[in-house]
Amino acid sequence: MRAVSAVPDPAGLVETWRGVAQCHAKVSGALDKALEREHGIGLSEFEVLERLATTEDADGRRMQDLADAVCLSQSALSRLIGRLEIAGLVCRAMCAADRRGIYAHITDAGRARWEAAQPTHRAVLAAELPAAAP
Amino acid sequence: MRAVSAVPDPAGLVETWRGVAQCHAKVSGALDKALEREHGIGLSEFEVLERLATTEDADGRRMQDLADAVCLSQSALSRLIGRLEIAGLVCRAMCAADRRGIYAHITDAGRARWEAAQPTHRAVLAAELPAAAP
DNA sequence: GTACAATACATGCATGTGCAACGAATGTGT
DNA sequence: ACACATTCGTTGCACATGCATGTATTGTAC
Repeated sequence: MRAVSAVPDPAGLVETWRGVAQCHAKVSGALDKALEREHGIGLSEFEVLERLATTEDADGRRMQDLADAVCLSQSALSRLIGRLEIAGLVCRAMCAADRRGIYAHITDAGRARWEAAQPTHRAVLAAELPAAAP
Repeated sequence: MRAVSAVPDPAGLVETWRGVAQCHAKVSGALDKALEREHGIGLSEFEVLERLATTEDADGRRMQDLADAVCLSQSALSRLIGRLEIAGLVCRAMCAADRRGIYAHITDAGRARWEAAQPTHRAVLAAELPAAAP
Protein backbone atom coordinates (compact mmCIF):
# COMPACT_ATOMS: atom_id res chain seq x y z
CA MET A 1 0.00 0.00 0.00
CA ARG A 2 2.97 2.24 -0.06
CA ALA A 3 4.57 3.86 -3.09
CA VAL A 4 7.99 3.14 -1.63
CA SER A 5 9.23 0.91 -4.40
CA ALA A 6 7.04 2.35 -7.12
CA VAL A 7 7.95 4.57 -10.03
CA PRO A 8 8.96 8.07 -8.86
CA ASP A 9 5.62 9.82 -9.00
CA PRO A 10 6.10 13.42 -7.81
CA ALA A 11 3.00 13.77 -5.64
CA GLY A 12 3.29 10.35 -4.03
CA LEU A 13 6.97 10.93 -3.46
CA VAL A 14 6.32 14.10 -1.53
CA GLU A 15 3.58 12.44 0.46
CA THR A 16 5.84 9.53 1.34
CA TRP A 17 8.62 11.86 2.36
CA ARG A 18 6.36 13.92 4.59
CA GLY A 19 5.27 10.72 6.26
CA VAL A 20 8.85 9.70 6.92
CA ALA A 21 9.78 13.15 8.21
CA GLN A 22 6.77 13.39 10.49
CA CYS A 23 7.27 9.87 11.81
CA HIS A 24 10.93 10.58 12.51
CA ALA A 25 10.22 13.86 14.26
CA LYS A 26 7.58 12.42 16.55
CA VAL A 27 9.42 9.24 17.47
CA SER A 28 12.90 10.68 17.85
CA GLY A 29 11.53 13.50 19.97
CA ALA A 30 9.69 11.07 22.23
CA LEU A 31 12.71 8.79 22.50
CA ASP A 32 15.09 11.62 23.27
CA LYS A 33 12.89 13.11 25.97
CA ALA A 34 12.14 9.77 27.63
CA LEU A 35 15.77 8.65 27.66
CA GLU A 36 16.98 12.00 28.91
CA ARG A 37 14.40 12.18 31.64
CA GLU A 38 14.67 8.61 32.89
CA HIS A 39 18.33 7.80 32.27
CA GLY A 40 20.19 11.02 31.70
CA ILE A 41 21.28 10.22 28.14
CA GLY A 42 20.13 11.49 24.78
CA LEU A 43 18.99 9.40 21.85
CA SER A 44 22.35 9.65 20.06
CA GLU A 45 24.14 8.49 23.18
CA PHE A 46 21.82 5.53 23.51
CA GLU A 47 22.28 4.53 19.90
CA VAL A 48 26.05 4.56 20.24
CA LEU A 49 25.93 2.57 23.48
CA GLU A 50 23.69 0.05 21.79
CA ARG A 51 26.07 -0.44 18.88
CA LEU A 52 28.99 -0.83 21.27
CA ALA A 53 27.11 -3.19 23.57
CA THR A 54 26.03 -5.46 20.74
CA THR A 55 29.43 -5.65 19.08
CA GLU A 56 30.92 -9.10 19.36
CA ASP A 57 34.41 -7.74 18.78
CA ALA A 58 35.79 -7.14 22.25
CA ASP A 59 38.09 -4.38 21.00
CA GLY A 60 35.14 -2.13 20.31
CA ARG A 61 34.48 -0.30 17.08
CA ARG A 62 36.20 2.31 14.99
CA MET A 63 34.99 5.88 15.13
CA GLN A 64 34.13 6.17 11.46
CA ASP A 65 32.34 2.85 11.61
CA LEU A 66 30.21 4.15 14.48
CA ALA A 67 29.56 7.44 12.76
CA ASP A 68 28.14 5.63 9.75
CA ALA A 69 26.07 3.31 11.91
CA VAL A 70 24.31 6.10 13.79
CA CYS A 71 24.22 8.54 10.85
CA LEU A 72 26.32 11.26 12.47
CA SER A 73 29.18 13.32 11.13
CA GLN A 74 32.71 12.54 12.16
CA SER A 75 32.93 15.59 14.37
CA ALA A 76 29.60 14.94 16.04
CA LEU A 77 30.64 11.43 16.92
CA SER A 78 34.01 12.57 18.22
CA ARG A 79 32.35 14.89 20.69
CA LEU A 80 29.68 12.36 21.54
CA ILE A 81 32.32 9.79 22.47
CA GLY A 82 34.04 12.53 24.44
CA ARG A 83 30.90 13.12 26.48
CA LEU A 84 30.39 9.41 27.05
CA GLU A 85 34.01 9.02 28.07
CA ILE A 86 33.74 11.82 30.64
CA ALA A 87 30.63 10.10 31.96
CA GLY A 88 32.63 6.88 32.27
CA LEU A 89 30.41 4.95 29.88
CA VAL A 90 32.96 4.27 27.15
CA CYS A 91 36.74 4.20 26.76
CA ARG A 92 38.98 5.15 23.91
CA ALA A 93 41.83 2.83 23.02
CA MET A 94 44.47 3.36 20.39
CA CYS A 95 44.66 0.81 17.66
CA ALA A 96 48.05 -0.92 17.54
CA ALA A 97 47.95 -1.78 13.85
CA ASP A 98 47.00 1.68 12.61
CA ARG A 99 47.97 4.33 15.10
CA ARG A 100 45.63 6.83 13.50
CA GLY A 101 42.64 4.71 14.39
CA ILE A 102 40.76 4.73 17.69
CA TYR A 103 38.70 1.92 19.12
CA ALA A 104 35.78 2.92 21.29
CA HIS A 105 34.65 0.22 23.67
CA ILE A 106 31.92 0.18 26.27
CA THR A 107 32.64 0.03 29.99
CA ASP A 108 30.73 -1.94 32.59
CA ALA A 109 28.95 1.22 33.65
CA GLY A 110 28.08 1.91 30.05
CA ARG A 111 26.66 -1.55 29.56
CA ALA A 112 24.66 -1.22 32.75
CA ARG A 113 23.28 2.12 31.64
CA TRP A 114 22.31 0.70 28.26
CA GLU A 115 20.60 -2.31 29.82
CA ALA A 116 18.68 0.00 32.11
CA ALA A 117 17.64 2.28 29.26
CA GLN A 118 16.71 -0.42 26.77
CA PRO A 119 13.23 -1.11 28.21
CA THR A 120 12.42 2.59 28.01
CA HIS A 121 13.62 2.70 24.42
CA ARG A 122 11.58 -0.34 23.42
CA ALA A 123 8.50 0.88 25.25
CA VAL A 124 8.51 4.27 23.56
CA LEU A 125 9.06 2.59 20.22
CA ALA A 126 6.13 0.27 20.78
CA ALA A 127 3.94 3.18 21.80
CA GLU A 128 4.94 5.72 19.16
CA LEU A 129 6.21 3.93 16.09
CA PRO A 130 3.06 2.09 15.03
CA ALA A 131 1.01 5.21 15.69
CA ALA A 132 3.39 7.39 13.72
CA ALA A 133 3.83 5.04 10.74
CA PRO A 134 0.36 3.77 9.82
CA MET B 1 6.41 -6.76 3.70
CA ARG B 2 6.59 -4.09 6.25
CA ALA B 3 6.29 -4.54 10.00
CA VAL B 4 4.78 -1.11 10.20
CA SER B 5 1.28 -2.10 11.15
CA ALA B 6 2.23 -5.39 12.83
CA VAL B 7 2.14 -6.31 16.49
CA PRO B 8 4.87 -4.53 18.48
CA ASP B 9 7.64 -7.10 18.25
CA PRO B 10 10.77 -5.69 19.93
CA ALA B 11 13.36 -6.75 17.37
CA GLY B 12 11.28 -5.83 14.35
CA LEU B 13 10.39 -2.56 15.96
CA VAL B 14 14.02 -1.61 16.39
CA GLU B 15 14.78 -2.67 12.85
CA THR B 16 11.92 -0.60 11.48
CA TRP B 17 13.00 2.40 13.51
CA ARG B 18 16.57 2.17 12.30
CA GLY B 19 15.28 2.07 8.76
CA VAL B 20 13.22 5.20 9.29
CA ALA B 21 16.09 7.02 11.00
CA GLN B 22 18.59 6.08 8.32
CA CYS B 23 16.21 6.99 5.52
CA HIS B 24 15.48 10.34 7.13
CA ALA B 25 19.14 11.13 7.69
CA LYS B 26 20.18 10.36 4.14
CA VAL B 27 17.29 12.10 2.41
CA SER B 28 17.09 15.18 4.61
CA GLY B 29 20.84 15.63 4.36
CA ALA B 30 20.74 15.39 0.58
CA LEU B 31 17.74 17.74 0.34
CA ASP B 32 19.28 20.32 2.64
CA LYS B 33 22.59 20.37 0.83
CA ALA B 34 21.05 20.52 -2.64
CA LEU B 35 18.60 23.30 -1.73
CA GLU B 36 21.27 25.29 0.07
CA ARG B 37 23.75 24.96 -2.75
CA GLU B 38 21.39 25.65 -5.65
CA HIS B 39 18.89 28.07 -4.12
CA GLY B 40 20.36 29.43 -0.90
CA ILE B 41 17.66 28.06 1.38
CA GLY B 42 17.65 25.19 3.84
CA LEU B 43 15.20 22.33 3.94
CA SER B 44 13.14 23.88 6.74
CA GLU B 45 12.85 27.11 4.79
CA PHE B 46 11.69 25.22 1.72
CA GLU B 47 9.10 23.28 3.66
CA VAL B 48 7.64 26.46 5.13
CA LEU B 49 7.57 28.19 1.76
CA GLU B 50 5.81 25.16 0.30
CA ARG B 51 3.11 25.21 2.95
CA LEU B 52 2.60 28.93 2.46
CA ALA B 53 2.58 28.66 -1.33
CA THR B 54 0.01 25.90 -1.36
CA THR B 55 -2.35 27.53 1.11
CA GLU B 56 -5.55 28.60 -0.53
CA ASP B 57 -6.27 31.08 2.25
CA ALA B 58 -4.86 34.37 0.96
CA ASP B 59 -4.27 35.64 4.49
CA GLY B 60 -1.53 33.09 5.03
CA ARG B 61 -1.23 30.72 7.96
CA ARG B 62 -0.89 31.03 11.68
CA MET B 63 2.51 30.48 13.23
CA GLN B 64 1.51 27.58 15.44
CA ASP B 65 -0.27 25.97 12.50
CA LEU B 66 2.94 26.15 10.47
CA ALA B 67 5.06 24.86 13.33
CA ASP B 68 2.91 21.74 13.57
CA ALA B 69 2.94 21.25 9.81
CA VAL B 70 6.71 21.24 9.52
CA CYS B 71 7.39 19.57 12.88
CA LEU B 72 9.32 22.43 14.43
CA SER B 73 9.09 24.01 17.84
CA GLN B 74 7.33 27.30 18.19
CA SER B 75 10.59 29.16 18.82
CA ALA B 76 12.33 27.56 15.87
CA LEU B 77 9.50 28.61 13.58
CA SER B 78 9.50 32.14 14.92
CA ARG B 79 13.15 32.55 14.03
CA LEU B 80 12.71 30.77 10.73
CA ILE B 81 9.96 33.19 9.70
CA GLY B 82 12.24 35.98 10.88
CA ARG B 83 14.98 34.83 8.53
CA LEU B 84 12.56 34.45 5.63
CA GLU B 85 11.14 37.89 6.33
CA ILE B 86 14.59 39.49 6.26
CA ALA B 87 15.20 37.70 2.98
CA GLY B 88 11.95 39.20 1.69
CA LEU B 89 10.34 35.83 1.04
CA VAL B 90 7.48 36.10 3.53
CA CYS B 91 5.62 38.81 5.41
CA ARG B 92 4.12 38.91 8.86
CA ALA B 93 0.68 40.42 9.27
CA MET B 94 -1.20 40.94 12.47
CA CYS B 95 -4.52 39.22 12.77
CA ALA B 96 -7.38 41.63 13.28
CA ALA B 97 -9.66 39.22 15.09
CA ASP B 98 -7.09 38.01 17.62
CA ARG B 99 -4.33 40.55 18.05
CA ARG B 100 -2.06 37.95 19.61
CA GLY B 101 -2.02 35.96 16.40
CA ILE B 102 0.27 36.49 13.42
CA TYR B 103 -0.41 35.49 9.86
CA ALA B 104 2.60 34.60 7.77
CA HIS B 105 2.03 34.94 4.05
CA ILE B 106 4.35 34.39 1.14
CA THR B 107 5.58 37.23 -1.07
CA ASP B 108 6.01 37.17 -4.83
CA ALA B 109 9.74 36.69 -4.36
CA GLY B 110 9.05 33.84 -1.96
CA ARG B 111 6.74 32.13 -4.41
CA ALA B 112 9.30 32.57 -7.18
CA ARG B 113 12.00 31.07 -5.00
CA TRP B 114 9.81 28.13 -4.11
CA GLU B 115 8.89 27.50 -7.73
CA ALA B 116 12.55 27.57 -8.65
CA ALA B 117 13.52 25.21 -5.86
CA GLN B 118 10.70 22.73 -6.32
CA PRO B 119 12.31 20.82 -9.23
CA THR B 120 15.47 20.36 -7.18
CA HIS B 121 13.44 19.11 -4.25
CA ARG B 122 11.50 16.64 -6.39
CA ALA B 123 14.60 15.45 -8.20
CA VAL B 124 16.51 14.71 -5.00
CA LEU B 125 13.45 12.95 -3.63
CA ALA B 126 13.17 10.81 -6.73
CA ALA B 127 16.85 9.96 -6.57
CA GLU B 128 17.25 9.32 -2.84
CA LEU B 129 13.91 8.30 -1.39
CA PRO B 130 13.36 5.01 -3.24
CA ALA B 131 16.97 4.07 -2.66
CA ALA B 132 16.79 4.91 1.03
CA ALA B 133 13.46 3.20 1.70
CA PRO B 134 13.59 -0.17 -0.03
C1' DG C 1 -15.02 45.32 36.84
C1' DT C 2 -11.10 43.04 38.74
C1' DA C 3 -8.20 39.15 39.34
C1' DC C 4 -6.52 34.97 37.39
C1' DA C 5 -5.74 31.35 34.02
C1' DA C 6 -4.79 30.43 29.12
C1' DT C 7 -3.11 31.39 24.50
C1' DA C 8 0.15 33.34 20.90
C1' DC C 9 4.39 34.83 19.70
C1' DA C 10 9.21 36.58 20.75
C1' DT C 11 13.71 36.10 23.05
C1' DG C 12 17.86 34.74 26.28
C1' DC C 13 20.38 30.88 26.83
C1' DA C 14 22.55 26.36 26.50
C1' DT C 15 23.59 22.68 23.51
C1' DG C 16 24.22 19.48 19.63
C1' DT C 17 25.51 19.49 14.83
C1' DG C 18 27.95 20.13 10.33
C1' DC C 19 31.69 22.30 7.72
C1' DA C 20 36.27 23.49 7.16
C1' DA C 21 40.84 23.37 8.74
C1' DC C 22 44.26 21.01 11.22
C1' DG C 23 47.66 17.43 12.95
C1' DA C 24 49.16 12.78 13.00
C1' DA C 25 49.98 8.45 10.72
C1' DT C 26 49.91 5.51 6.67
C1' DG C 27 50.28 4.34 1.77
C1' DT C 28 52.35 5.37 -2.98
C1' DG C 29 55.34 6.72 -6.64
C1' DT C 30 59.83 7.96 -8.04
C1' DA D 1 64.89 7.89 1.09
C1' DC D 2 61.86 11.66 0.00
C1' DA D 3 57.86 14.11 -1.40
C1' DC D 4 52.95 13.84 -1.94
C1' DA D 5 48.38 12.29 -1.58
C1' DT D 6 45.13 9.88 1.55
C1' DT D 7 42.93 8.47 5.72
C1' DC D 8 41.60 8.97 10.68
C1' DG D 9 40.33 11.61 14.41
C1' DT D 10 40.08 16.29 16.79
C1' DT D 11 38.92 21.22 17.13
C1' DG D 12 37.47 26.27 15.95
C1' DC D 13 33.57 28.28 14.36
C1' DA D 14 28.90 29.40 12.92
C1' DC D 15 24.26 28.23 13.32
C1' DA D 16 19.72 26.03 13.95
C1' DT D 17 17.06 24.05 17.51
C1' DG D 18 14.62 23.27 22.06
C1' DC D 19 13.53 24.78 26.73
C1' DA D 20 12.29 28.16 29.81
C1' DT D 21 10.84 32.75 30.31
C1' DG D 22 8.82 37.26 29.14
C1' DT D 23 5.20 40.25 27.09
C1' DA D 24 0.83 41.09 25.20
C1' DT D 25 -3.84 39.74 24.39
C1' DT D 26 -7.93 37.02 25.21
C1' DG D 27 -11.14 34.22 27.95
C1' DT D 28 -13.23 33.03 32.52
C1' DA D 29 -14.83 33.30 37.29
C1' DC D 30 -16.42 35.92 40.96
